[in-house]
Amino acid sequence: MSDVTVTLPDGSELSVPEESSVEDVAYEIGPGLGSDTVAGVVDGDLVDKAEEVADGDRLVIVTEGSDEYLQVLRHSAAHVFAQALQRRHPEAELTIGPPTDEGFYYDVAGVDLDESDLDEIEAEMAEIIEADYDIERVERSWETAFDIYADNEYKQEILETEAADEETVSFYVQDDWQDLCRGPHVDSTGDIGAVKLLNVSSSYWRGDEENDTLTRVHGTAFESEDDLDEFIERREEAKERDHRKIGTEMDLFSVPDHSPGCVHFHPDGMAIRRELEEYIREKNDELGYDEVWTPELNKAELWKPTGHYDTFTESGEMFNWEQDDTEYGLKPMNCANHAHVYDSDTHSYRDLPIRLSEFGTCYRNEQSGELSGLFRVRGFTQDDGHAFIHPEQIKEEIRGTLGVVRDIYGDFGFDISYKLETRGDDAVGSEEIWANATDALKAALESEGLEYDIEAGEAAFYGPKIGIDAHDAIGREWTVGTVQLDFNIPRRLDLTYVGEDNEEHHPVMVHRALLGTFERFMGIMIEHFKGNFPTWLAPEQVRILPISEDQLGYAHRIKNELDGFRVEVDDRDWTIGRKIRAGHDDRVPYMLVVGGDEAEAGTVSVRDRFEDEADDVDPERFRDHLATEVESRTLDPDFVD
RNA sequence: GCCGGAGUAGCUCAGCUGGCAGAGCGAUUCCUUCGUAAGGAAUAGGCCGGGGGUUCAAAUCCCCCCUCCGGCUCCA
Repeated sequence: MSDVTVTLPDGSELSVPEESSVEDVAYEIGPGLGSDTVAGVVDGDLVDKAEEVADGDRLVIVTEGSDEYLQVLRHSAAHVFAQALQRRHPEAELTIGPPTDEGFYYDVAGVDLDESDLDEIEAEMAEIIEADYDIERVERSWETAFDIYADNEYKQEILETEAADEETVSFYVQDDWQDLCRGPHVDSTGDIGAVKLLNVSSSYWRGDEENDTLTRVHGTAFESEDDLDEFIERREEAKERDHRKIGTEMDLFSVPDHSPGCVHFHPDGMAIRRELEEYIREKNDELGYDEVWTPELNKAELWKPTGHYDTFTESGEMFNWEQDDTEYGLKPMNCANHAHVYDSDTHSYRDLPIRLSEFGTCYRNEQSGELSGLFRVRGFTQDDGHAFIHPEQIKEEIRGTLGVVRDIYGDFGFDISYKLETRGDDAVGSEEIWANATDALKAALESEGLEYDIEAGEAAFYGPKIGIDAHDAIGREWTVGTVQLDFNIPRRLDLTYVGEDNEEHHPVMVHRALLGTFERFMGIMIEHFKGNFPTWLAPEQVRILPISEDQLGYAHRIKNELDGFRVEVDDRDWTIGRKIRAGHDDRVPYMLVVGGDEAEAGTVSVRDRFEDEADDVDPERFRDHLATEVESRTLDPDFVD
């Protein structure tokens, strides 16, 4: 009998008899590992421990301590849900129920569920877990499986597609219930420590809107109740940070019913946006951009040669209409306008790079169901910019931009990661052009020593893209800035510069946005800071709290001394305790308490949002500190340390 | 756009088995002049998302539309 050889995570190789299972290999390594084995990862795929290994497989044994264990456990929790559901609603048809990053879901058909049904299903799940049924993998013939699902077209479709070539398929059986499933699963239902059903929503069969609508129940599972509690706390935390809630509380913006997807910035929200704009102007200056402004309203023909018109009208995303026998539209991107600014004059290779920036307001008709607060809108303003360069300048241009991007996200306290998005189905231009552009972006990333993930097929239609993901205070990732390289639009618009050879050449366009859009970035910041903006961004930087009416005059004198900062005097007829409470609720970084003592001594009492206090402070010293703190864009108020 | 849920005072929400539209916070006024996370009282504030219908009577029941929320699909 011949052997097969598998490679273990430490790089060592192990020869085992043919037809050995993952579990057999584990026993071969050691009896302890063997008995602890839950599943395996073969060449990156999670498989059942009964799966046979093949020659050359890279194998990882999954035990309770493995990262993959939670995934296995959640998959089993999905089964427990499905069993519980069918105990209560025997008519329910099962489709698929995979684990996800956050837990699991199961898509079901033939049953009406709403959130109020979840409690009883959860109780049924608890009983199944309590009963600690063994979970057994059973191989059945394809035909038997097909008969079992005589009344379930979805499972039949799975058998006819994914398992079409299989003689036998695996079922997982617990108690009197079974499900067609590849696994792997935990050994028994009792291994699932804690489960919770989260919500009921809907989905399409196989994610296609042409298909049947299914009911999707989301849930999660953990090894212990403590882990579940922690998860629920994190969810509560995310809810507390919701920018829509905080935006309303702080009166930063609104998206009224008459303007779906179009944000109204209120004075305090606009104060933040102005700071952001000034900040980005500084960065654009640093990068050598010249600011322009171009119109939102143009004839549709503007976007035809660039390819925007086709791309955006096909997806229904472009706002356009007939007016006086002419088709007009609102710009979905700024590139075409900037290209025309470039093209309004002739350029020598000596002039390049020519860099144009704009806080450009664009409109896209996002599907109504997609709209969400500041994150998904129809009208948005990009901190956009286009650099027109010649090919030798690509690497330096991209590197310079990435360097500034890194500075920017550091200033906000975000960690960032990079992804390289490559040619998609809607791409214009030749494969060769794309390959060159993609290689150039790779080279720039690599020369900066930056790690990146490749997202195949995700690029914009005109060129490959470096996407910048910001990681916020509670570990979520958001795509913010982008740097894209474009050889296509300059050709399509016949943009030129005169080279050293006195011939005309097409420039290369770098499209880039540093924050992405002000709307989305503001939303991300609100959630990241939980509304507690750094002093330089805070709409109200300092609030002066007079102890009694007698100090109102003094309070206003202090306010005048802080001219140039955003300062308010709380002149309400309230006790000092209540004013402090309100100051904290309103997330003001600094409160200056002024009573009789301070007025007499010419000082202030400083209290920051961390409840740190300093008495007998010289107002001038506070002002100087405030100026430094704002100037250096310090993240947390640090006058009192 | 699709599926499900929701829309009542500036905000958070109760009322919805049809019968005078409510509470807390906030706002205004008065009392209090107060020392580091909510002092007291009074008053104002509503097209019950919009339109149509059923009914003696609709916030409440029915239909259509709008908007939001959770998902799907899509994306900066």
